[in-house]
Amino acid sequence: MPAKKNNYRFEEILDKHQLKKTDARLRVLSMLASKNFATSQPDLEEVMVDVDRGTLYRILNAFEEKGIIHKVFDLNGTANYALCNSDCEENHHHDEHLHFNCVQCNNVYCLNDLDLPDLNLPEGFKSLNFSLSVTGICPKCGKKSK
Amino acid sequence: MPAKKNNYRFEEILDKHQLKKTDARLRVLSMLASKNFATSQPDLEEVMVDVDRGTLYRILNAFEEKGIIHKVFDLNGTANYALCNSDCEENHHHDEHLHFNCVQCNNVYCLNDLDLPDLNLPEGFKSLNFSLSVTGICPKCGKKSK
DNA sequence: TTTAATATGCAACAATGTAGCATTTACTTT
DNA sequence: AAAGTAAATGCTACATTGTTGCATATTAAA
Ligand SMILES: [Mn+2]
Ligand SMILES: [Mn+2]
Ligand SMILES: [Zn+2]
Ligand SMILES: [Zn+2]
Repeated sequence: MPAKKNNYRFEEILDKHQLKKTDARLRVLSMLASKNFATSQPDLEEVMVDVDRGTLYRILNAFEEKGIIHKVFDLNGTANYALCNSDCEENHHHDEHLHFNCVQCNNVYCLNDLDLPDLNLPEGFKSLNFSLSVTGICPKCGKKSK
Repeated sequence: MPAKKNNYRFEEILDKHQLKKTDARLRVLSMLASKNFATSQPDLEEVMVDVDRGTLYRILNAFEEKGIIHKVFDLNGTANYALCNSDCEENHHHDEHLHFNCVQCNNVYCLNDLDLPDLNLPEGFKSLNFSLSVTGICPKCGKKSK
């Protein structure tokens, strides 16, 4: 199953970063874009069975370096991937948003539009970046259990 | 090299949780207590070469379940372990403190005594727990690079 | 259509983590 | 102190995750 057409947006992204437009890459992009939560590495691998595992890792690593996607580890230490917002650059991410990890479905949601409070660290610690992850019950699972 | 004597404190911990006082367990406890930052699984494994890897994992998992230690994943997704504060219980941790992950030495510091700001999540998300991890330069590495 | 740079597939490997089962050890009971 | 029992360990085998070298195939430019 080749990547569906009508993916100008994803082709542009690849173009911009001087990555060749291959089927596997377009499929990764459209898969990540299709959900409002991050996609785990095992899920990606399951869907992309026809692509070599090593190649999939190379795609993910390349995308991450270019600032196209970011990786977040869930509760279990499993890697999850999500598209970055527009302001991420090569080797300089700006993904300082909250990650919500549902303990039931295990999904990781990127809550981009949330105001985050300032932190004051102890003397000597210099903050470069931070990641805030909250575990709990997501809206979908909250409804289900009623 | 057997665990050094004079470890009443660690023996008490094992007693309290009905875990037998074995050399390997006492060594894990004293190793974690000896540093002001978490210990990575690879580091533990390196020091405890004479103990079977499977056994080491069982020790760590048992300690975690009992609320003696907690696990935190660093930037690279590597597991790091640190002693819990006294108020953690079996299967009910209270480790809501900030983790500072130095990008240079890679150490993970548990900043227990830090006041953390409240979060207000979007509609529908119910928070059970959270973990805040900041990456940056730790005091030790900050001094070195001057 | 030829070419050159890149991406992929394949195979081999390292690291991390789990589980079954035989043996040993720590602690309790006599 | 000796015997008995539950728990812990060592060993082996295995699954999953991730990386790398190299030959082949593909993309995009000339
Ligand atoms: Mn995110
Ligand atoms: Mn901690
Ligand atoms: Zn959920
Ligand atoms: Zn440091």
